[in-house]
Amino acid sequence: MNEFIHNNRLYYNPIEFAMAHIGGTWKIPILRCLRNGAMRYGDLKLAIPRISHKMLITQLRELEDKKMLTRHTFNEKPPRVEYRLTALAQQALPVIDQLAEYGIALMKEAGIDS
Amino acid sequence: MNEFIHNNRLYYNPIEFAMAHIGGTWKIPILRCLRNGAMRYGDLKLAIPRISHKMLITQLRELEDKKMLTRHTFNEKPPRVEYRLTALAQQALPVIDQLAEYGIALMKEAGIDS
DNA sequence: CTGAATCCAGCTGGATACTG
DNA sequence: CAGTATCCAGCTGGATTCAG
Repeated sequence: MNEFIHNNRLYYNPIEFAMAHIGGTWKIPILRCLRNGAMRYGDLKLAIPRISHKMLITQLRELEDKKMLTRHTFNEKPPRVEYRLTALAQQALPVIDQLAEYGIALMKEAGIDS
Repeated sequence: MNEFIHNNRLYYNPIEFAMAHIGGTWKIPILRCLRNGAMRYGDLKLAIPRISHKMLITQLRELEDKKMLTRHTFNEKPPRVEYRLTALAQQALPVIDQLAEYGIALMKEAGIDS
């Protein structure tokens, strides 16, 4: 029973805490897009197929709140905003890569060509 | 755009496919319980705090459907059923362990004592 | 271009009751 | 002991509209 409460939410184990940071449909695609440097909202929107405007905005906010990325606004017209991974998020990349490897192994096992 | 369809569901990437196998609140706790050998329904129920009857049953079914565990029934009275990890599920254990490590690192960063 | 707010349909999971 | 079925409240996320 190593559960704990953080920011008014109950977690049953450390993995749940990790998944609050990188889980869900969209956080990993966003983090992977940013692995090679900063990107703007519009470019992320183009780079991630199927994501809706609302989900991209809300997921970016959540990642920012969790200190997974920083947000830099430029005082230009039209507005320009760039997002960049923090060190905390960079630590997640190897874990994400291992998850991807396992996913590919499962797909092979299921007879899906990747 | 490497999305694909499997069993009538759309996946955007291999990680989503992996998370269909080990994701959600309860699949990882179940898999970890079984890492040292077979267990019965009742013992799993006792070993996993907070899980409801319905969730344990449905998650066990899903894991069985995805070939993550095998189900052995004994013709006894009262009934006895044992669940055991498949090789496919055992391959997930290192990935799960790495996720747990990252979760603990995040907790430390957030000032939570584990 | 980037972001906030609202409405709403569909899924998730808890509580409960019932079965062999 | 193990499993099924039903009801229902709450959350998730898409579509849409408005704004600096």
